[in-house]
Amino acid sequence: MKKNNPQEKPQEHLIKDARKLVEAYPKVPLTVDCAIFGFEESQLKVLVIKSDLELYEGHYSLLGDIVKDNEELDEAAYRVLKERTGMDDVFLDQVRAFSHPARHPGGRVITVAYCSLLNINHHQLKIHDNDLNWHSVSTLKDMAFDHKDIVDECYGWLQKRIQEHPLGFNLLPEKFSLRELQNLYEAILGVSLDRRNFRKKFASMDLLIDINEMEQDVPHRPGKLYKFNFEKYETSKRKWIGIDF
Amino acid sequence: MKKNNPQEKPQEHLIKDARKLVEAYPKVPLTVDCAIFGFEESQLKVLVIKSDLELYEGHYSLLGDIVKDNEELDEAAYRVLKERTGMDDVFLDQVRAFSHPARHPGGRVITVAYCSLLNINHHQLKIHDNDLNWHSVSTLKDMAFDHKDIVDECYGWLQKRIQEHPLGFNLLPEKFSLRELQNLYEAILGVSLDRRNFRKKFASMDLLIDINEMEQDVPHRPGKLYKFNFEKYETSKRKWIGIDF
DNA sequence: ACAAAGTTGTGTATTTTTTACACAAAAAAG
DNA sequence: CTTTTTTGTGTAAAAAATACACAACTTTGT
Repeated sequence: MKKNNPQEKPQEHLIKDARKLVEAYPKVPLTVDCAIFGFEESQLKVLVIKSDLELYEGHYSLLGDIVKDNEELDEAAYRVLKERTGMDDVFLDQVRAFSHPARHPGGRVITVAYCSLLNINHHQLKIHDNDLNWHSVSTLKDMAFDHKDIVDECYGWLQKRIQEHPLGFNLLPEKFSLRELQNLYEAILGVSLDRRNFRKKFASMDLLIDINEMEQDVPHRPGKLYKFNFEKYETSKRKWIGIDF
Repeated sequence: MKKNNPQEKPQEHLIKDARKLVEAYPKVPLTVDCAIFGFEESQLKVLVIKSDLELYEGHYSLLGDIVKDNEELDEAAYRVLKERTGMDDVFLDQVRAFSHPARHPGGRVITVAYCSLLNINHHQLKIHDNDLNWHSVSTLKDMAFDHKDIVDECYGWLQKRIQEHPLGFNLLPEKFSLRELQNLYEAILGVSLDRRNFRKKFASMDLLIDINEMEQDVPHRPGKLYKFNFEKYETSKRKWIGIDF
């Protein structure tokens, strides 16, 4: 809250022309890459495409694109997502930037990684365009560029976030059974959880709405279906204070 | 692990010249900005400098710089830190990229925000260069560019991280008392904590080394001094699995 | 020497949360 | 009608979090 006062010596070398300043900055090519996760057959999958670089022939890469002039990073990631999946109402969050100078064989390219979560069955994607397909995360290898690193980072990000935020529901149908929910957590976290304690935990949160419907077409006793109560969650986000490491 | 087999139709339009591809990418100016936090007089502070843009005369900005050709983002942030504080052995972590097209008055500039934590007394910085100084985080306002947003984001990041990782020790002297540690947590989290439970918590973690020294020059009964046992922490990082939101 | 101020160091009882664990009933498939 | 698979449910024990009070120590000022 300092006011300029006459005793302060005026700052020298103040820059008047911001535009000229920025024009002198070095520039780099910038892209976004999306780790788009889906859940199918009790496995976490990620959407990949065959690389179109000869150098990486046969290797998969993530979906990505350059960032356009005057486009926000979030917009660019969203555009990629929409172009490839046709979906627009999808969870998307920035993870981090990757900047190794040799990460792209064509020269310096910085990329910002995004994590996206969607329900595989909600989209009819042009799956066969250019070998676009879902690949199990656990068996991925030999990706183009540093995309394996990016997937690893995004997967770690997801493992952590899913424990603290209700992200997982983005991977499931709107109506789901507790078994499906537990399978999701077990698959993503790579652990097995006690069924009764898992159910008790969600019951105690009181964020699942029992919609009085049952599973259909399952080869065993059907379970109840639930929806996640996003509204209640939004109005009662828990602010937890604790120290634990 | 697919092998090319003769039945697969050969992919068309494979790009041979990656360099040419990248040369055609649009380019943007890229910077890093560091939210460098310190702890002094039981307050969280952040290192700021008077903006050198006339448009922002009198406003503070974070320390930042352009990212050089072939420089990693981490390197660039580290370079900024070292140039301004003379320190090199400092906690630094990427937070996220900011890309609003109008965030810089000189045109489109993307910046990647970093959070750094250091002990204010460990450096003799050229504090008076260009009005470089420590500013209390809680009373910051009217910053240049979107730097207030960046500080807010980094502060939120810090609040969350400090509860799950032993970052706070970077802000304290190597030897510290439990009171100092508690003051730190209270200041950063903005809460008051029960003193006995706080001490019990750290005692149960068994990560503080009692070095059998006492505080000096405090105007009251001196407390014991501790060091944080980074080695033990590294070898026994807790892998917590739980669901809580 | 003494009093005042400020802080240290410590333990227990209560509540809450987490964990471990088993069985009867439902539906589908054959 | 038998087998298979899964659902739905409760309790006891252990662990963690919380609330809370007092005597002793050191410095400072008188």
